[in-house]
Amino acid sequence: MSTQSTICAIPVAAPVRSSLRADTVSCARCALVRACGVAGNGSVAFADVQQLVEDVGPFRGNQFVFRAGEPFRSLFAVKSGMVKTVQTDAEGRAQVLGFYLPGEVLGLEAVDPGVYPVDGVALESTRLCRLPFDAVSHVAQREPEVQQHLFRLFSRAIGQHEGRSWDVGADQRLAAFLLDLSTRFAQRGLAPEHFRLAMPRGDIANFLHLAPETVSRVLARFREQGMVDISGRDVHLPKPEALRALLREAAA
Amino acid sequence: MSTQSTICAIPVAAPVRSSLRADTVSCARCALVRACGVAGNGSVAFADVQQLVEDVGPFRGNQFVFRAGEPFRSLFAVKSGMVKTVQTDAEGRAQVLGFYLPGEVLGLEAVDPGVYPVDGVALESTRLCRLPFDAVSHVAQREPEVQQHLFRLFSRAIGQHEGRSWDVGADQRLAAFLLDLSTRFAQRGLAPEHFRLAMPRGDIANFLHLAPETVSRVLARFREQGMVDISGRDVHLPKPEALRALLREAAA
DNA sequence: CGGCTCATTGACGCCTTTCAAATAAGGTGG
DNA sequence: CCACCTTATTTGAAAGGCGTCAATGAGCCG
Repeated sequence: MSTQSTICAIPVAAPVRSSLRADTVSCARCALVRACGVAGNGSVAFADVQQLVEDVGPFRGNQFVFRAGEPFRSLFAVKSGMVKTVQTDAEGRAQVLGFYLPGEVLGLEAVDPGVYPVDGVALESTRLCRLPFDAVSHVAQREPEVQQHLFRLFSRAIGQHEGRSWDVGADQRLAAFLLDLSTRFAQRGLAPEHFRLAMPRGDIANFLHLAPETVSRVLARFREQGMVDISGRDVHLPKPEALRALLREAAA
Repeated sequence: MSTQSTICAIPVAAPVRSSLRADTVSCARCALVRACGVAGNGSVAFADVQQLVEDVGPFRGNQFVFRAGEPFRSLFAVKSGMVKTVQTDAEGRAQVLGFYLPGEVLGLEAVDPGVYPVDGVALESTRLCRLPFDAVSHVAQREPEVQQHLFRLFSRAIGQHEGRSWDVGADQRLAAFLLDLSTRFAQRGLAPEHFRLAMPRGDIANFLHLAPETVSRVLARFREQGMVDISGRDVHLPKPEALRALLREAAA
């Protein structure tokens, strides 16, 4: 809420932002602060975190940030671009588990098993910050504020998964998906009503447990009803309230 | 792996167990150790945790352990019985998000928002340990081992949610559900092939995004095929391999 | 400009839900 | 201990939503 400046190259919530160039600035503190939604700008607790992060990338689309089965070493904070996590079973079936926008942290599910249980795949040209977990934990040991941020980061991820656990129809799933993206873009200071889908329809469909054809059809209907304006991967939400109203209706 | 004794009244993995009575023993250390699957039996890191926990219950079936909207203060470790978490939207629709067996910890999703986003409801007579989160965090600040346990506890919860995110047919969902329960019971030293469902069919159906009728039908078919032996809420899995084979088949 | 991947649109089929009713189980009070 | 009531579970039949298959069209890169 306080400083509007762009810390560590990740857009932060701010009504008005100017240019952002900070490729030389680490993003760990920003990632933790932003990801946890805490205004820790003035504290010195994150100074140590900034020391141990490393910029990685840019990754191109479809390039792996990490692969399932690799030993877990680091969390990753998205600086720009977008990343998806995908789980693949023994029969080769794939399940998209999440999309990660700038300012969001991925890899949390790897802490317990000690190996990444999913693939991390860049959806477009993407830059990230690598956060060695051992080192971050060590800092958290000294800095209560950092520890709390991490706890909240984990907790939030659980809450997000649970929020997606509702059994609703295709329309409501798409509406919720678009509104969720809109909200998350807004939290990073980006326009909530106009954004770009970095992922193909198939990924959206897989993520939402729908067929790609169904996604197309529902989006087409949304467009006919004037609820959304989508051409290709560019999305415009003229009336978010209409989508929100959909979510209040009965399930399929 | 080491001690087979029942720590803090929560059954722990052991080939053979004798009587268990430990209502006077706190379960925090056990909960953390067991929940994280780490053999920290010999360490002294959890000594402080044991000091600050409080036994609560027994709760009767359908009694609330905590309610959605209440300010978050504590995590809860199940000592005996079973608990479900349920999210309810503005229209009164409910979604069962999880079942918690003895030795498992609930409430993690409440850390970030600061309020419980779900109801915690006992499914049968249930005793728990209350773990004040502030105090636990404080101990984690001093004890790296405790901090790591907590991180893994959070991480595991994320992984469990992601493991349930597969889009499969009703048969496979039920099979996975039964096998999951079986595994989790086994991890607590209980018989993996014979257990009791503390929740009504409706809760199972809701949790799995199915209609109660579908659950009945699928279980009836499983019984006809000799894959499971269910009478009422008592379950016997004579051939877990048959269920596992089902999961390898193509999705619906 | 050619070949490719991705997105869209239509028709059909199947799995699951919904609606309806019977049966069983559990709990309470007499 | 039994009768009764309430809730839970099971079973049947029909409707509907979504997936699958197939084909067209649009966008993109070489």
